[in-house]
Amino acid sequence: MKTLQLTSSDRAILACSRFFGRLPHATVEAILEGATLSSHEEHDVLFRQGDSIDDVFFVISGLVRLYRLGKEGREADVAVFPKGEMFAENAMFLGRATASAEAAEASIILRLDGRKLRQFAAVDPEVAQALIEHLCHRGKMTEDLLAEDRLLTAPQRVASYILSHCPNGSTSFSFRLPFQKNVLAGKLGLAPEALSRAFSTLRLSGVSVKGRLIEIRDRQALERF
Amino acid sequence: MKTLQLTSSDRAILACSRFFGRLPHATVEAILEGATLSSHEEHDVLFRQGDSIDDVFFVISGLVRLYRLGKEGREADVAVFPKGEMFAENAMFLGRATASAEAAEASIILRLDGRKLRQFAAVDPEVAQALIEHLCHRGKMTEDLLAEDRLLTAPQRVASYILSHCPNGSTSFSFRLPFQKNVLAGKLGLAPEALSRAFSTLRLSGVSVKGRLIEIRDRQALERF
DNA sequence: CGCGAGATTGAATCGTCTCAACCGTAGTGG
DNA sequence: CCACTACGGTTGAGACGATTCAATCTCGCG
Repeated sequence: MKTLQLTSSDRAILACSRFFGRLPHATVEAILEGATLSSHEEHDVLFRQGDSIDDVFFVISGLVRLYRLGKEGREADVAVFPKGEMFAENAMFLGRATASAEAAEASIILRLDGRKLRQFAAVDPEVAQALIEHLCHRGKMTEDLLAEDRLLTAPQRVASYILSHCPNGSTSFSFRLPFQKNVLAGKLGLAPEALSRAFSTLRLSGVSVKGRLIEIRDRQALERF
Repeated sequence: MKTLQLTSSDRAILACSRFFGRLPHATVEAILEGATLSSHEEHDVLFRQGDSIDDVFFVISGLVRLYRLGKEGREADVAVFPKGEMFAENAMFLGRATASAEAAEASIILRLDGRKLRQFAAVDPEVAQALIEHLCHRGKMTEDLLAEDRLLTAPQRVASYILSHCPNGSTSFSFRLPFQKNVLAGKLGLAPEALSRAFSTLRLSGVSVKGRLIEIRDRQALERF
C-alpha cells in the first residue's frame, strides 16, 4: 500500500460517478477534503468483516471484491466494484463492516471520512438525495444477484451476464471481460470450474470465448436459454 | 381488497417502526396525509415486477412476500416483510418495481404517496436520514440472504435463522415461527421439502419442532453446525 | 525453452430439487 | 357423530446441478 496525491484525471472519474456526478463541484471538493488516496496490489485487504470502520471507499482504478467469510475459510462475494464505484456506505451507518473487501487486481482507492460525509448528508439535501439513490441502486444490484442465484442455472447466469453487456438492438456482438474469469465466477456465485463449464455449454449456443474476449453470434439464442 | 380507516393502534405500529419511529409526530402526520389503508387476503398481489408504481408500502399487520419471477412461473423470494416494515422504496426511486409483492397471509397494508415522500426527503434532512438508514438496513438484509445462500447448506441456513431468534446469552430456548413453514422455506431459498428435511437433520442436534413451535435444547450445538 | 498462473476437463461426490406418495389435523356436510 | 375432504407438512426415490480434487492444457513471460 502506498499513499498518493489526487490527480486531475482522478477527479474526472469522480465527476462521472453515479454518486459524485450529481453534486455541484463545490460540494464534491468539500467532501473530498481530508480524503486519502492509496494504491493497492491484488489481494490487499482494505477492511475485514466486523471491523468498525468509519470510512467510505471509492474505486479510482482497478477492482474491489466485497465478500463474506464462511466456515473453513470459504468466501462468498456479495459485490464487485469496478472503477468509478463507491462502497462501504453501509458500514458507515451500520457501525461495522458486514463484509470484507480486497483489491481483486492492482487498484487505486480513495478513502473518504465517513463522519464528514454523514454530516453533509444530514445538512445538504442534495447529498442525502445522491446517497439515497446510490443505496437504491446498490440494493437492486444485490437483489439481482440473489434472484439470479435462486432462479438460474450456471449457464443461464452467465448468459444473463453476457446479455447485460449487450448494446440493445444488436443481434451479434462481442466484448472484453473487464476482469479475470476467477472474479466473474465469484461474482456469479460459481466455482471457477463451473464458470468454465458454463462457457462450454454456451459455446453450443453461439458464444465463443478466447481469453477475455467474448463473441456472441446470436443474441436471441442466449435470451431463450 | 377493502379500503379502511387508519386507527390509533395502526398509528402505534407506525410509531415503533424503524422508519417512522425516528421522525417527529408532525412529520409523520404530514407524510401520512393522503395515504390509503387496505386489507388483503392471502395471495393478493400488491404490485408486479415491472409495474411503474410510485408508492411506498407499509405492513400494518400480516405478512408480505417480495419475489422475482423466473422462467415457467418459478418464483424466488428476495424479502419477507412482517408487521411494521416498510417496502418498495426502491421502486419509488428506480421508477419501476424490480420485484412482485403479494400478501403471504391476510394483511393490512398502508400505501403512501411516493412523490410526497420523495419531496419530504428532498427538503427535510431528518426524513432523508431515516430513509438512508432504512435503505442501509435493507441492503444488509439482502446481503445476508445472498451470503447465506452461497455459504451455507439448508440445515445451516435453518440453524442460522433459529439462532437469529435466540435471546443472546441463553443456552436453551423456544419460540414460535412467525409464519408458515412454506414462507420460511421461500425466505431461505429452499423448497418446502428441503426445509422439512433440514428440520429433521437438526432434530439430531437438539431442535424439536411441533407445528410452529420450535424448541432448542443446546444453543452451542446449533452454532457449531 | 521452461516455468507458472490461470483456465479447462474429467470423475466422483454432495446437496437440493422434483415428483409422488403419504400423514395428520382441521373443517365440512351428510 | 362420523366419514370425507382439503391443506400443510413429511418422507422416499430418482434426477440434476454444482462442488471438489486431481490432472491436464494454454499462454505469457523470464
